[in-house]
Amino acid sequence: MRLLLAEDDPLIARDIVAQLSKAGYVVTHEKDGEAAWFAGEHEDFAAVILDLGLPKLDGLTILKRWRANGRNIPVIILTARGNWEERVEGIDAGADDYLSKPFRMPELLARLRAVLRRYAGQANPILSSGPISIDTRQKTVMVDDLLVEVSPLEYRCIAVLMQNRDRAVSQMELTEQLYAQDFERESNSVEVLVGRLRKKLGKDAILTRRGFGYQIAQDEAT
Amino acid sequence: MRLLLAEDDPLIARDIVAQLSKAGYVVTHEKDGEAAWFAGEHEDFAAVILDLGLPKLDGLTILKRWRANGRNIPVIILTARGNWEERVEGIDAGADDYLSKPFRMPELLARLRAVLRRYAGQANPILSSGPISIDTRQKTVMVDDLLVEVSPLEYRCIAVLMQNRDRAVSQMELTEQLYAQDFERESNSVEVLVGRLRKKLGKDAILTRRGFGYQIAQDEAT
DNA sequence: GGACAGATGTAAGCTTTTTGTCAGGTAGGG
DNA sequence: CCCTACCTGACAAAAAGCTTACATCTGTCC
Repeated sequence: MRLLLAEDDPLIARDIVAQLSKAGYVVTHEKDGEAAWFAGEHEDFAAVILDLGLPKLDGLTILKRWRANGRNIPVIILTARGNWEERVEGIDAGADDYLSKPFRMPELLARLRAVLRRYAGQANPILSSGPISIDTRQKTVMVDDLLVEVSPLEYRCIAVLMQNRDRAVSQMELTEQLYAQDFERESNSVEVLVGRLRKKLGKDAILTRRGFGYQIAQDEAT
Repeated sequence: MRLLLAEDDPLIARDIVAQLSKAGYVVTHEKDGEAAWFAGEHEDFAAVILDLGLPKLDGLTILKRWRANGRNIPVIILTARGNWEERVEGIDAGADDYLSKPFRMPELLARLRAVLRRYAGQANPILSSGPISIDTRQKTVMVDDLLVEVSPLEYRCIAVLMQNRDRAVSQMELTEQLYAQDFERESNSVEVLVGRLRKKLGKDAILTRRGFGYQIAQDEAT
């Protein structure tokens, strides 16, 4: 299986290449953005591991260009630790998964496998809980098998709740996930956001656990 | 929190033990591979700090054996400086993190905390005593396997009692735990709080030991 | 350019829940 | 029996969350 690694830090790159090779992948390593973009555009890889901070051409730009050209190859982006904005932008730009540096190699391998499996169609990219389900590849939301139009921010909100569907997510946490990390929120934007979502998804789609946070509706096996 | 340190160099070991103890961990120190393996296999530690260059039994072998036996306790390995191969092998063998010698103590502590935190996420987060159990991840309370709704303050109160289920917790102590900062209490808010909890959890859920404090109900092995 | 539509942030007023306080009442231990 | 520690119910204050209206900002279309 051929993989493309776009990473300028030689130490990190060496480590990743070593691990991936050991795991049986054939890795092409590019050190700058232009080369990486060109390789991805003209060669055929099973997946790409893309550092966002590349010289010559930014990782995000590369990703957007590929997507614009219809290349929907699985991409895992590497971001600096705690850089929420980048992460959000990356996912928006069409990344399939992300990893914050520093990360552990087993985690990269696991995510790689997951992304490849998902892409191969063996596992679906659909998360569901109760009547709600989301397609993380198409970024669509369904309620009772009916497509519902949601805005980008709304989608991310549902996705966060979905990924934590077994517990309540506090407003603070949601804020961190949805906005840049240092966003000082002295307003009630999350409440408004949830209100708007409820209007679209149904009154009971998101339940409030006062003082704890919000939680997506569960299957009612009551 | 019990830790296992497997390290043959007496100087380094002394240093690490001193620091870890200072940080509040209880450290068991083993000087050779066989002893370390045996301890990890038969005792219960929260995490292991494992030097790879051990006499009698190599660190990597120990780690692989543990993993083969399904012991997925968090392990931080210590490797010689710049020894990439060892590092890679270690991660492959199932280590959770690594440190290259020489390292600084704060870094070890930080990684230890990180590993423990990560591990806590997957460990069973349920505490129980008598008919009451709480899920520390979902922040839910069950009585006889029935979900009971509690407020945030009530939840924290149960959690404190639960974490000290083997003894009585005084009103003063509870106040300090629940109101963190300004615990100047001239009212009976704790009594009221406990009263409200009893109403929800059952009359006998919390027992009063007059003059000593409150204690969560135990299994009745009368 | 300018009108328009969609997405999102802010503000204010309102509802509901949680928590603190108080004023008695109860009961265990000496 | 009596003191003190603890319990209870009622009420009020405070906090959390909901809803509606409106302001901004962006991009699109003519």
